[in-house]
Amino acid sequence: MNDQQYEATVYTEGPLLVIAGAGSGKTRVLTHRIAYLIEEEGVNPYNIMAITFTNKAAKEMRERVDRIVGYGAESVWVMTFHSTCVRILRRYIDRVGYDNNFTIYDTDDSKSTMKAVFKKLQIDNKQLKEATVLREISRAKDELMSPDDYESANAADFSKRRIATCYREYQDMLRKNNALDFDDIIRLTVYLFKACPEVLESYQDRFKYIMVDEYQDTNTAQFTMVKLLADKYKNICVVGDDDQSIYKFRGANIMNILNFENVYSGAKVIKLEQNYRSTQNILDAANAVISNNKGRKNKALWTARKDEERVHFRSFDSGKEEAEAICDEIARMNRKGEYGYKDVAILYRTNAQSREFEERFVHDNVPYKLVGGVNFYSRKEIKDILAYLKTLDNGVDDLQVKRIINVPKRGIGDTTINKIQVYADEKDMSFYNACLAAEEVPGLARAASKVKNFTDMIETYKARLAEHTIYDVTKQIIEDTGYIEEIRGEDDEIKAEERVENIDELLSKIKDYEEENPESTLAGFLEEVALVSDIDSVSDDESRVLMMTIHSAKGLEFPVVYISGMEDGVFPGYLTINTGSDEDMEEERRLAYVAITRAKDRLTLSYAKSRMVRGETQYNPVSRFVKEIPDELLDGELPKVRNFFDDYDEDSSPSRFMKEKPFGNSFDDGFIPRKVSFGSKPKTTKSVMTQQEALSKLNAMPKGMPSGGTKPDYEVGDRVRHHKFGEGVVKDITPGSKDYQVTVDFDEFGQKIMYAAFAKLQKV
DNA sequence: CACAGGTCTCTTTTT
DNA sequence: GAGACCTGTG
Repeated sequence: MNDQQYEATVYTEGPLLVIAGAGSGKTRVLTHRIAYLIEEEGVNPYNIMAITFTNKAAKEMRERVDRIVGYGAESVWVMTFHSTCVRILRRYIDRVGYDNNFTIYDTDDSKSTMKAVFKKLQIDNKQLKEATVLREISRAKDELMSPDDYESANAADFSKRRIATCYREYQDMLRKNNALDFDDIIRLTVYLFKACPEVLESYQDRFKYIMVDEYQDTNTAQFTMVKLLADKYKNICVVGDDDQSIYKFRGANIMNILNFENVYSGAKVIKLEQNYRSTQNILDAANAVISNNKGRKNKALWTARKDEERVHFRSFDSGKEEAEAICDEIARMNRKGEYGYKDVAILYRTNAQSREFEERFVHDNVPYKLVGGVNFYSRKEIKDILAYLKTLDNGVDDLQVKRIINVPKRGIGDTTINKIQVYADEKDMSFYNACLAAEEVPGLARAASKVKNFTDMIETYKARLAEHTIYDVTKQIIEDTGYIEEIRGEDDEIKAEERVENIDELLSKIKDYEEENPESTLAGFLEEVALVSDIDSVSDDESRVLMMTIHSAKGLEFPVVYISGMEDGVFPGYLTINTGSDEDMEEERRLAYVAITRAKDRLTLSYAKSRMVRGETQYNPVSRFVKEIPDELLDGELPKVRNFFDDYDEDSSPSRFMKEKPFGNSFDDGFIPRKVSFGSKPKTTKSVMTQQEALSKLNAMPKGMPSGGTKPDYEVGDRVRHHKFGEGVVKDITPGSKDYQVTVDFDEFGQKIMYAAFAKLQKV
């Protein structure tokens, strides 16, 4: 252990902030700290709590603590934020108006609920999107705002007032269904602590020593929860790295770590700056990229690992070739015995990028595992079966009942469901209870007996559950309902088999759960299932290449890392480039930093000139993050490309290319050309240019060209007018390779980045 | 009520 | 390109 690690381990009393750079051994510090508390300071393990974000991190820490602490390790709480809060709520949530056997909604369930809200409030989902409202509600919950808080904070904004109404209705429905969404889990814990001081105090007294991992990713609700818990003894140790904060979109507030010393006066700060993971070149590259961000905690990572190998940069003509080449190279390394499959990870910005890799790997028979994407538990067939189980467990959850009442098909259609719902609303009962009374529902006619058959079935299973295992009952449900036959009937064979396999996997997960937990209950199983993520199940002893998003890769390390799709428009994403703020771009850069620092020995950045995105071909320049890495750290050449603007001459008539506008994108409005679509649909104007020509025009700007162009006659802060976007304020002017890049915040269209020569902005 | 076929929207990132 | 959503027909 180095000096700083040791210091952080033994500094046990009072608030402590450990700024732990990537690969600096923070888990080591946390686990040893727990051991030190128990063994050297005689702290009761029962009084110690360690909170992480993912189950995987919790599991890893748990194992390491178990290994180094002789006695009592099992009574230390090592859990995720969510499971910690669920455990507390299971015990006390009845004090704030819910039932203790609440169910947990995933994003899918939330979306269905919101759909029902829209229907009830008669909101046209063309005007307002469910996803938008849910995102807004989620942010509000992260900030601990109730519907009332949200409404009064946005009283002046018409559309936000509508969102407030949705929020209120959504929350009502959740409560009626006795359900919590992910954000409620944290938010209601805080609420409970505030509403019931005696509950809070009992936990304060229990958790005298609190440790929080990945502190930079906490949102306001999580921050508050931890703060409340630690308020009595203030023995709180948080570990994090502001440069690795990548969850702002989920409400994470980087200020929680940047302001720690202000919130906890007298806090001790220790920095871990020695990196034990990567080679010097990889680290230098990471440092070079991240140094472009402002407002960081000062920190300089160093390593004792000297190495000659540079960071590799490779460019390809298409995403397909990129996948081929990387797959071939991995197979070659494996053949030569340089690196095995399990040493390699492929990282990308968005899940959609995994497809080409997956196809190639299947084709070449290279073993791989895809992490993330569609979560196992969100697959349709799994959700269906789980909906049966949830109905058995918590009969008041309308959503689950409606999901399965006609799956597999039993001839109960929308009309019937609506009639039952109307009846339920009138009598103020749950949907399932209305089903039980189907004979009384007016206008059902023949459908009533079908509904009766359904409820009889559910009641039978409920009864069976008392004497049989969950596994047996689930198996029974699958057989009785003919679910497998249904799948085989409606899908093509390959898809159907996949789904049948998924169901088998679910069954074996149930079996595992029952074997591991002697006290197993259906509720317990459902809870476990609700809080797992894909990354949790990744083990490192299988021989396969891992493919995942950079977000999923946080906290992991691999000898060999490929970061694919290093293109402006992919990474950083086009949304960030076009409409994002500076902070958004900084978050993307932190993401690049996280990605680079996953690599121990060998790092390859790859670029594809063209790429299929959402069914259309894009041509993007090399990612700015690649350009931020000094040449001497890189090998491989940046692609030989010409500047798009080279041929543009203001005097002569615009080139053929500009005039024809064959691709439906107008370049003359001043935007940085971002993508060109050669879509399959025939366009009215026939293209007079080959793809090759277009390519050479559209490629990225070469690195390090002298800046030129005439300086615009407006400055930052001036108001300007654009022929299309109207008026706005100039936010930023940066000299580019040939022209000035101007950022303007338009009154009506928001922030845009454009080239001065094209934008023809007029000072007003 | 079920199903086939067409249209529209979408993408960052996830506990 | 996929999945959700809509619409018309039997």
